[in-house]
Parts: sequence; C-alpha cells; structure tokens
Amino acid sequence: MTSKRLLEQPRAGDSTHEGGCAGQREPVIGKALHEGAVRNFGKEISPNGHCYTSARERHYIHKKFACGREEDEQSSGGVLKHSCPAHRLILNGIRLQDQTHMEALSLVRGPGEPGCRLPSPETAHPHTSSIIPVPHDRRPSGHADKEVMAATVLTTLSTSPLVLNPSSSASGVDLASKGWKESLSASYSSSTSGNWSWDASDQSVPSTPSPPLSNDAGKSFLLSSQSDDNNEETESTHFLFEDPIPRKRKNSMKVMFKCLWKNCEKVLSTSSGIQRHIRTVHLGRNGDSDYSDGEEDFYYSEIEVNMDTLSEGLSNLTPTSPTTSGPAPVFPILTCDVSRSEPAHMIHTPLSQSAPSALCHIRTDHAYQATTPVSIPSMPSEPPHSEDRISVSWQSPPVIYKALPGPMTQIRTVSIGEKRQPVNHTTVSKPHSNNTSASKPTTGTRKPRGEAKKCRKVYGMEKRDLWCTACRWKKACQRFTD
DNA sequence: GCTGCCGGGTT
DNA sequence: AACCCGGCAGC
Repeated sequence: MTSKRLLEQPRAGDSTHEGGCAGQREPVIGKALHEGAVRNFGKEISPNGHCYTSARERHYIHKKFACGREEDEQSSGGVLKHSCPAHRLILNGIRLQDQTHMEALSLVRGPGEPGCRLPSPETAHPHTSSIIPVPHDRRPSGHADKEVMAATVLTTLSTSPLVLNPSSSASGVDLASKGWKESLSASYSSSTSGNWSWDASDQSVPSTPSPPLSNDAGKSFLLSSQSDDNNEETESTHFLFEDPIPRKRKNSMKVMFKCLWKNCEKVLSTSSGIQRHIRTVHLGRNGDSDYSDGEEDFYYSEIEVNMDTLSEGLSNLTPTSPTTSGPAPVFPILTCDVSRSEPAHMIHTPLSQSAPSALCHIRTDHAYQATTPVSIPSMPSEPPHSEDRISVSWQSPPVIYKALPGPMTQIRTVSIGEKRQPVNHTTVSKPHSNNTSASKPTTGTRKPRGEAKKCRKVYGMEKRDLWCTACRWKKACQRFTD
C-alpha cells in the first residue's frame, strides 16, 4: 500500500466489499487494510452481514492479538476488549504495554470489529486529516483528549516489539502491520506527507522503550526481545522497510490466562474459558450459566507465553502434526476442560492437543481398524450429500465385526482415506521384507499371505467398490492387515 | 481353483 | 500419483 492508495479509496463503490464488514463508514486506513486482507486471505461473509476472515486468519488474529472475536463473543466480561482494558489492570496489575497493544491492534484489525474501534491517529494530528478522510459518525468531539491519548499510545506502540504482531503468515502480516505502519507514518511524518521514510529525528520517537518495571511485563519483554540485542535499532528499520524478520519474533507471544487457584495451574487461552473453569471447578457453580459476579476475575491472571518456545516443546512431542503447525496448540486443555473437572495435573498433557478429538474417542486395538478409512459420520465436510454415503455400508457388514473381537469404533477423527499408509501396516510388512530381502536380495521376496480375510473375501466381488483401494488394485490389502 | 499381491503398464 | 491388470505363488 502506498500513500496514494490511501488517498484513492473509493468512497461508495466498495460497498460490496466493505458493507458487511465495516457496517458503516470507516476510516480509510481501516478500509485499505481491510481490502488488503480480503485480497490476501479471502473473506467469509455470513448471511447476516458479518464479515469474517478466513479461518486461518481468524485464528491468527485471535492468537496474536488476544483480543479475538472469541472473547468478544463469548466472554461475559469482555476482558480483552480494548474498550475495557481496566479489567486487566485490576487483575494483574498495571500493564500499560498490554493495553496499548490492544489499542493498536484494534486499529490494525480494521473494520468488522465493533468492539475495537479506535480513534484514528489523524484525529489527533489534524494536519494529516486532509490526507486521510475521517468518518463523521465517530465519537463526539468531547473525546478528543482520549483520542489524543490513543494516538500517544500508538506512538509508544510503534516501539514496542510486541505490537507488531509479527506473525502472521508471511504474506498476511503485513497487511496489518503495514497498514499500521502507514497510519503511523502518516501521523508522524507530519509535514512530509509524501515521504514515508523515517528520518533521524523521527527515530527518537520509535526508539527503544524503557524496560518495563513490572515483573510480568518484564518477562514478556524479555521473552520477546531475547537473543537480539541490536534488535531495537534494526527494529525500526525492518519496520519501515517491511522486513519480515522482526515480525516473527513478535508473533510468538500470546496472552494466556492462568488459574491462580491453589494447586491449580490451569492455563487457558481465553478469559471466558478461565472464568468458566474457575466457576465450574473451583467455585462449584454451574458451568453452563453465564452468570458471573466477577469473583472469578480474582482467581486467574494473565500470562504471556512465548509461542516459539512452546511450539518447540510441542513439536518435540508431536513432530509434524498439522495441528501443531497452526497456532492453536498452545495448551492442552482447551476443549475438554469444562466437561471434566480435572485438577492441576491435567495440564501436563500437551499431547492431547495435537489430536484432541482422537484421544477423546475410543481407542482401537486393531491395526486394521487404525487403517480403516474414515466412517461417514465423522466427515462433516459434506453433510448435504447424504445419498453419497455409500461407504457406510462397507463398514457395517456384520461379518467384519464377527471376525474381529474387541471393541469397535466407527468414530474416526482423521479423514485421510484409504490411501493412508498406516504406521502399523509398514511395521507389519516391512520387517518381513527387510528380513528376507536382507538375506536374499532376490526378487523372490513375497509377502506371505495374511491370515485375515481381505476385502475381496469380506465384501465379495459384487461389492468391489467397497474394497480398500489396495485390494481393488490387487495390491496388499490395507484395510485388513495381519 | 481361489486368493493375495508383486511387478509393471497405462493414464 | 492414481489406477489397472497379468501373472506368480501360497493355500
């Protein structure tokens, strides 16, 4: 985006894009940002006019900003709403840094986030208002001082490594930070509206912030800035020239909520979650009710988690699980926490995060079951095609289960399909071939016939379409391994 | 002869 | 890579 782009925003034509999301007029900055987001991430617009970013982006936003829609939607306290940052103050002591983040983030997030409206910086810097139009349906002018405060906060932000939320996908990022940068530039490069570079005098402003005094804040600061001492100086440079390097580091921070209840170290990613946890587990209240007298607020505190470190630890446990690649797997107990009032030790199960649903289901002891293709009920992706559920039948023939003792489960959590090469399968077949082929490398090594019935036998020729793919191809059966 | 599946060919 | 099939070999 360039300044030109900011100035050239169409005022009316974009309604199809923006209408649902912004709902009303938005500062052009936000608009431009949002357009960028649309291009890069794709957007989902719900029938009711709400606008969502793609799932990935959504997730990212949640994680990054900890000001996500989730909290906005479900938390009764709205803890993370920037509109009521005092909550955090009360709970955790003053952490101006966090609040300022919230402010800045709300700007970055742009339209579609009603709870995070932020006075645009140009308001505080009237000289730039001629460049960037300001909507008229904003707050009364009586709040000008607040807006000035917000602008000040933004300036402070610009120096804070945590603010720039680094992260995002390499591409996406930058929409947010970019737009933010631009807005800041617009504010700060005052008289030089056409010049986006930061001159030496400006650097004094975004220079390194003084180290936080509070323990908590200091921790987060250290986490975010460790291992790059010269980072602060280069920070502004990266920032200006859109170098992605610093972003990554900032991306790694996430705000979590830790239960302070005695002997309980539960950590959840959302304030509502932790409140519910406290209500349900410690206060003995009905978890379903949203009633909250605020008492829970005193029993949890906010912590900032270095996602990089955390993900490293998780990656050791779950090498390349798709779920770990995403930002989600922070702490284990996010899904089943309320239902099972587990004590503090539950937190030690990070593995469950990699495949939470899998571990919630019945485990199967049969190798062939592990390799069995997903049953239809577990494939919500295509609910409308009920008539296509042909594969249900092949799972149900009684003959299969008769021959197979032990518990059966048709609940599958991984829909990889028949092509999936199960670990068990390789361990079954490989050792054999290895042993034989190692001794006699001739081509005569043939896998001995398995004792188990194969698809052909089970389903018969007439139901060949029910066979596993391997059987159909006259290959070693993948469904009924020995 | 039935069956599993290897090896190779085709798309 | 997915798919198909001739043919070998175990039962």
